[in-house]
Amino acid sequence: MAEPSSRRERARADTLREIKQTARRVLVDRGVDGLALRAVAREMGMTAPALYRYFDSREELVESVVVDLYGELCDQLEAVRDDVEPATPGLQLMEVARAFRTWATTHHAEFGLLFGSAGERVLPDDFRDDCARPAQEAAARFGGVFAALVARVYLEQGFPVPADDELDPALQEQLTTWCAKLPVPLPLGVMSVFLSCWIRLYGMVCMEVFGHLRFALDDAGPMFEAELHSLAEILGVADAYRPPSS
Amino acid sequence: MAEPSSRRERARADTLREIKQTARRVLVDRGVDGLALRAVAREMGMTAPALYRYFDSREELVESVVVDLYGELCDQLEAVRDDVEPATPGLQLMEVARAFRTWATTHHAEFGLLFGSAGERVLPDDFRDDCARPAQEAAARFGGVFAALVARVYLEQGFPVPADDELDPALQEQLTTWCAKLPVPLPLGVMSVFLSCWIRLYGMVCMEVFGHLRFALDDAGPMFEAELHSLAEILGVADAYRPPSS
DNA sequence: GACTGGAAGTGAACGGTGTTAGCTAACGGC
DNA sequence: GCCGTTAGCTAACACCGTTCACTTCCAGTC
Repeated sequence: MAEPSSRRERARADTLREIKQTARRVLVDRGVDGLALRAVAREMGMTAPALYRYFDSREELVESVVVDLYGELCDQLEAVRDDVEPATPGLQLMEVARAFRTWATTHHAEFGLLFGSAGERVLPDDFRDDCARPAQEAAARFGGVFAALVARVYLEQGFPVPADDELDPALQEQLTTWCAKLPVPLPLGVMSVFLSCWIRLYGMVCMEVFGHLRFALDDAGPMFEAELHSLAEILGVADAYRPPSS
Repeated sequence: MAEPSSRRERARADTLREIKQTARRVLVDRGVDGLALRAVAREMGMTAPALYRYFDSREELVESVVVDLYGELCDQLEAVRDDVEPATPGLQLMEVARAFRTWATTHHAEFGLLFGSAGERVLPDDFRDDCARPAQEAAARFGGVFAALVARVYLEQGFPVPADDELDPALQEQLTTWCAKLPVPLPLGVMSVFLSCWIRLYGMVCMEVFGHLRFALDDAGPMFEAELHSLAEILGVADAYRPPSS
């Protein structure tokens, strides 16, 4: 963006980067609520009030970490997607879903921050207007990776979707306004199927990471694969399902 | 249990009840991380250290609140279940699922505590052995309400399930050890279908409450109903699906 | 080159937190 | 009536987020 930065501006940018990087490290090895301003400052040889030159509050620092994490996660998923051979959307979807689970299970604290109830301090007044805040934007990009793949599966080979008038009118309306934001026009039914799939994937990973499946399973891997297979069938790409590569 | 309690024991039990009750009130109107020992103590005219006569740590108090909440939620769901007329498991399942969503959306803080990432302080060493801690037990009862209904649907009228040998061997094994704990022997496939349904229900409610559906829907109600309908079809009780009563 | 304005960083402080230690006062069983 | 147990208190420690006043140092200007 603004490349012709002065010495001072470069130093500031560096510090900002270091803060976020340190915050991530603290998050990882001290947990979500060990992510304290003072801890971050201490870790990098500063004092806590100094951080207020860079963030208005702890909340804001955390949010910026969230944004960064979404970014990294998306980069990683897109890289996985682009490495799949052959590059059919069905295969890509399977691998991206697996990569998401792998990231979630190997980044417990980060996953909790992005997808759990933590960091969901809902001040309703601030929230209604603030729907376009950066974290929501980053989350939208993330959802878009999956949505785009499902859309491509539909466009390239199709799968059964409910007709518009089979959907509840209220749902029709909401899906319509959502579809209007998409670059490519799609039947409402495609979005309802996508949402349903996304809910299953999210639910599965969330339950595993938060330990809500331990009452039944001690290793959620096989169940995840079963769900994945089932999703492949729903999307008409069952033939693209292959046992996990590793 | 132990009814012949002395005066002192009764007083103690009363205080304990009051603490948990107050903690719940604080949780509701101050949020998950406003649930502070000192706040609870203040609210009931005590000092924080006094609470240590009743709980070893804040963690333990929170866990006991979690257990209570699971208890209340289960009571409520069971009451809903037993009020359904006619008392067919299909209809009951639909209404219990709706009641669960209603509870979740009207008890944001409590839901976050029970089903989110909060309160998931995972000290792996403590955890492995401690799988039978009370919170896990309470969660199991909760899952049991749904599992029992699905089992009854299967036993009374059946629904399509995968054969044992269609399941991944690792999954077979885990489901086998789980099934062994059930009072009634059931095919493994039933449990895999139950888990899949439970994941969808959990995922749907979780995403709604934590705001992860706002990127697409501003009212998750219709989508919830669509999912519910889909679950009814999977369980062969689509004829039991009725539009929401209210 | 001296001057000046602004930015970065500091230490002290306020009010909050969980938790521990030591004290007091009341209660229950002998 | 004594005496151990118990519930509650105060004081203290170490941590937290946040604010304020202060220094220090750098960039740009006369």
